[in-house]
Amino acid sequence: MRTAVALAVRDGIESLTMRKLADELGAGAMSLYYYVPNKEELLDGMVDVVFSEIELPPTGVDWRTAMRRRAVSTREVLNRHRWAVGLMESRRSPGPASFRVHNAVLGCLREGGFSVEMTIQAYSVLDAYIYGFALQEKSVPFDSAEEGAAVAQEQVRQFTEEAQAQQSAALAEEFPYLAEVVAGHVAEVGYDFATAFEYGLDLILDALEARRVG
Amino acid sequence: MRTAVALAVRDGIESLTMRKLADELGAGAMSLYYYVPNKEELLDGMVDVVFSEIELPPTGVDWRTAMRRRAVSTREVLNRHRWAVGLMESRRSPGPASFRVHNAVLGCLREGGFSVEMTIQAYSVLDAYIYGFALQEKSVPFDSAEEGAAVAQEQVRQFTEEAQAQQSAALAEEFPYLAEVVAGHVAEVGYDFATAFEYGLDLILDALEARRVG
DNA sequence: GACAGTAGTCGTACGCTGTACGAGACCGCA
DNA sequence: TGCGGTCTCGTACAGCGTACGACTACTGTC
Repeated sequence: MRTAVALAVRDGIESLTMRKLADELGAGAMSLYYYVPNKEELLDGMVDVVFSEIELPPTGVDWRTAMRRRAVSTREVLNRHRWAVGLMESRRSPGPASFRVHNAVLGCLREGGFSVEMTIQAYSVLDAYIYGFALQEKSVPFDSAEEGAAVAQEQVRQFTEEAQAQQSAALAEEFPYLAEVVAGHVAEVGYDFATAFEYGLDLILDALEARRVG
Repeated sequence: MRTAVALAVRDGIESLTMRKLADELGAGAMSLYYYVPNKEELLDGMVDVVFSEIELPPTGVDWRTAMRRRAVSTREVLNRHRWAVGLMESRRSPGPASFRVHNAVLGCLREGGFSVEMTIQAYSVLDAYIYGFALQEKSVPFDSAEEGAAVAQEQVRQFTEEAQAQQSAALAEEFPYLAEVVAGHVAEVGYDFATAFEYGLDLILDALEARRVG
């Protein structure tokens, strides 16, 4: 299981095959099937490994900081295991680590003074945001803000090139707002995912706090 | 392209193969490669078809209702094309429909009085939420609230069965909060995705409005 | 009428995938 | 000595994306 996760991190999930995993373990491909009925369940297990790395919301602090910690931790883990985004939420049969996280989060909210209905809502909003953010982050091919600026410039250049090739209007004319943001801002000052994530997170946490009672 | 989307809707994306698509079109498999260099670009094209179904934020109304309309429309489209969730945000080269949507959304926010920085933030939060919500929704195997209640009950039953089988503590003891929510609430009153989505959406829109200036 | 070029189709084949099947190896216990 | 687990794995098969090259049908030019 751990070896499978390591391989997914190294080479990406799409190139993780039963044969490669077996090779890595110094075994024949079919030997794996003694421990796992099929590849789907292998993925289930890998996802649960990822869940087990998520820091549970700490007890003894107010719900807001506890949820913040857990959210930030989840983003970090999802970032470390980009292959897992998309598999996490869509897996059929959740494992024990998944149950543990879900239970702890719900408990944190309930103890924090949320009603059952509000707990469900808060949980839904937060997780949607966290996983959605990870989803965006996964696809973008840079890690630091400076790198981001470079990539943005490249992408703009590439697009304008295409646009000129097919005689259509230039990027800036057809999509002025996109140009403003991508060429004007991101290419200038860059984009920092961690900061952006926490800004949105705090925005949501504030809104939840305001709705906590009543 | 349209046929490919139709097939994905009907049979799921994972069983869409070049041969099946060709059959459906009454052609040989290799004929497809005259129009598309490889399957990746086929998927790119399909994703752009999905983008083209998203309603652009209407002009002439305030930014909040415009963004709300577009968000609800996006959820609907993503729900109609569950196969596309996970592909949408992670595609490398975006198509024209994608550019159009992005530009319109950014424009709506800029015209609505957001600074460039705030526009980027608002865009990030909203899209993360929308796609994250769709991601959750995709995996859950029911459509109506009543059906949801039934599924929840079944899942609880299945889990307690497992728990008993391995002599461990019962669900309610080990994961009390989870039990409260799943067995207690969802199994009773059900869960309506559309309502939950709009609740979270309004929560975020309110928070954005509060931060629009300043 | 003859020919070259282009657009479009597709049969065959190759390397890869997940995995069904069944043969074996090793073990403690009778 | 033999039996029944636990565990390993060689072989084989269907299905995947797609490289290659042969084929037809059409269009424009001399």
